[in-house]
Amino acid sequence: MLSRKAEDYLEAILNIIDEQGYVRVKNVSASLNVKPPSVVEMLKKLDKHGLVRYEKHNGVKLTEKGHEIALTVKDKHNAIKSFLKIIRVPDKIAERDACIIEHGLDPKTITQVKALVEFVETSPVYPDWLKHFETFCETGKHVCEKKDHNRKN
Amino acid sequence: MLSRKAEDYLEAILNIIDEQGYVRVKNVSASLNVKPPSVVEMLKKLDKHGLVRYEKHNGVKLTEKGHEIALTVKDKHNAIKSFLKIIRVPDKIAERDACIIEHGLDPKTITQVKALVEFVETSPVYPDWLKHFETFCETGKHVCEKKDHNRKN
DNA sequence: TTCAAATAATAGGTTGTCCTAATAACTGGT
DNA sequence: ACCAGTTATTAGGACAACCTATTATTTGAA
Repeated sequence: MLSRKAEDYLEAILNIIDEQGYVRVKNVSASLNVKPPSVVEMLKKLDKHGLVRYEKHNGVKLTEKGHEIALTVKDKHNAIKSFLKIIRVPDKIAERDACIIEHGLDPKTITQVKALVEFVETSPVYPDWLKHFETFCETGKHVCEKKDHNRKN
Repeated sequence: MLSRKAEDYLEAILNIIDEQGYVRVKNVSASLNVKPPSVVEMLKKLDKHGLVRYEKHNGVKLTEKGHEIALTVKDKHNAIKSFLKIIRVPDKIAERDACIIEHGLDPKTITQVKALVEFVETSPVYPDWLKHFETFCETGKHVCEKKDHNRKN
């Protein structure tokens, strides 16, 4: 099995490739807040596991397998971040915490978080319950004890 | 700062105390799926940090500070687990994944997750949107594109 | 084309958490 | 009061991920 750290590196590599087309050790280093030697060490390990193709001084590429894993992790990341934003976690915090959460969860959990996100995002109108949730966050009170005038979802 | 592992141990100790009134090394060992020597090692460390009072062969107690931390972690755990169950993650998985998520998150995130849980749990009726979410999980379709007959929340 | 600055790689160490094997301390039933 | 079985502790190591200091390589500007 792959460690969370290894997943972090793969995800970072994918993001860097998407941004600038190639990867340098220092980019990964900056992106993950570790020193270059740590990056080199991990690249060797990932290479050994067939997840990247690493040649000294010459660049890093994701293998098919590595790319797939990186995508999976990124996908989880996005799902979690979306969810956090739905429940009004501020953007910056959502980004950071998604990184923390994204590893190791059961696929079923991810599925359900994603379902909730999709449920909200594909809703034909802005869901009442979210408005109500916002009010609840501010006032601690439910909008409606009984009555419900302006429903849409 | 306290490591996630240290938090895990504190939480486990708290739970064991709550269950049986005292703690033995083997209980912690079983609870966290580690071998006894690992437990002893961590107990020494926690003692050094003033989070437990540990006397060889004689038992472990949480200090005030340790107790407080353990409660905080447990509280997060419960919040996350409740949330996961709301979005219909099966119980066992929710329990396991809550352990994974509970460390390191921003307090704001925890606050919001808890707010959502409370929002649902204190709702005067079983929320429509949750019914709709369940339907959505099963069918991929929103209950209502426009109409909404049986609203309650 | 050369060399200084930038970047990458290696060597060697630290820390945290876990392990197995061996030893010690407790405890209850005779 | 003893000792066999259970539980706890110590000793000693493994391993992953990180670090600093050092060395090597690459590259762009003079």
